[in-house]
Amino acid sequence: METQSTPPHRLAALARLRDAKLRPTKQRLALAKLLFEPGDHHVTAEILFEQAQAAGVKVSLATVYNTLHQFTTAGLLREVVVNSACTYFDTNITGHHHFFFEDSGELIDIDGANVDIRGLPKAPDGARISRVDVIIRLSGQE
Amino acid sequence: METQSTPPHRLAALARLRDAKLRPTKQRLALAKLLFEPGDHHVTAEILFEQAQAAGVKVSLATVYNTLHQFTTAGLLREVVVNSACTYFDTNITGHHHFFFEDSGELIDIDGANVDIRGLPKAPDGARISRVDVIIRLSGQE
DNA sequence: ATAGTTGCAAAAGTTTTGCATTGTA
DNA sequence: TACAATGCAAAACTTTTGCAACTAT
Repeated sequence: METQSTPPHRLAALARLRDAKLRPTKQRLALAKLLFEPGDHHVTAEILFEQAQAAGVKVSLATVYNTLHQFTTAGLLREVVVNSACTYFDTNITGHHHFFFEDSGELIDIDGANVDIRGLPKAPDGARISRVDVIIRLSGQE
Repeated sequence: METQSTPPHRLAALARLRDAKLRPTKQRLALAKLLFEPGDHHVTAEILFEQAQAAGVKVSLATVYNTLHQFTTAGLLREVVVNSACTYFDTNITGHHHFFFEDSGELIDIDGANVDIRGLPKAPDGARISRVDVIIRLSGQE
């Protein structure tokens, strides 16, 4: 019953689903492969849906949304809010931050290990910090 | 033609509109008063719309949206993205950060002057930093 | 066999748009 | 008077939901 110490980054799609206690259905497996095999990256539901179609996977957009949220709830993905127009999901679930290119919508990870934030007030009484997000917004290159 | 050194926080609604070169129409003035007279706070389009109605101002939701964006473009407001469900606008346009209560949707400002972030990589070549946002997400108090 | 999933279409929610009307300068 | 802004409703989008059909265990 012990989880091996294999870092989650290297677990195959099937093993990840098993670990998350999610039934390895055809669609979940296919989406998990698209999400986790290429290494860390960011997707929107729309993008993942297109990738699935391009890969010949039969899946509906609604199922992509549902699956992304199931994966997020299971801790396999992280939601990144940078843009009210659409939701990004990040396959990198370690503590880290983001560059966000406002022009293209592209996201780039910033390793959280080297970032040190000082001078923040403590959380208001009774509240617990669930996450600290740093987003560096980048705009056009002139 | 010189702008006085009055901090923008204290300019009356009418003066703000004049400064921003926005015609002081009835609706803009009314919304500007609701936005800028109470001091720093955060609104959504929906909330501002309700406040306007409560104040007896005749304005449509579409105009509230349009006006919020005009004010933002003019630099009178700042958009705060914390939540893909809806867009917040902040009347505090100085550099600062936010606590975000995930449960209630409430935002609280964190003065940016005392916050020091170290260890961030420099912006990718050719990109310019338009803003650094720090969002501290707070969840339920147990 | 059965309980959990999927697909689809339709609903829900926020935000934007188009155009006739109105109001400011 | 001219031109910009408004109001409204409808459109556009993203995201969620409900339920019959399906599928992994």
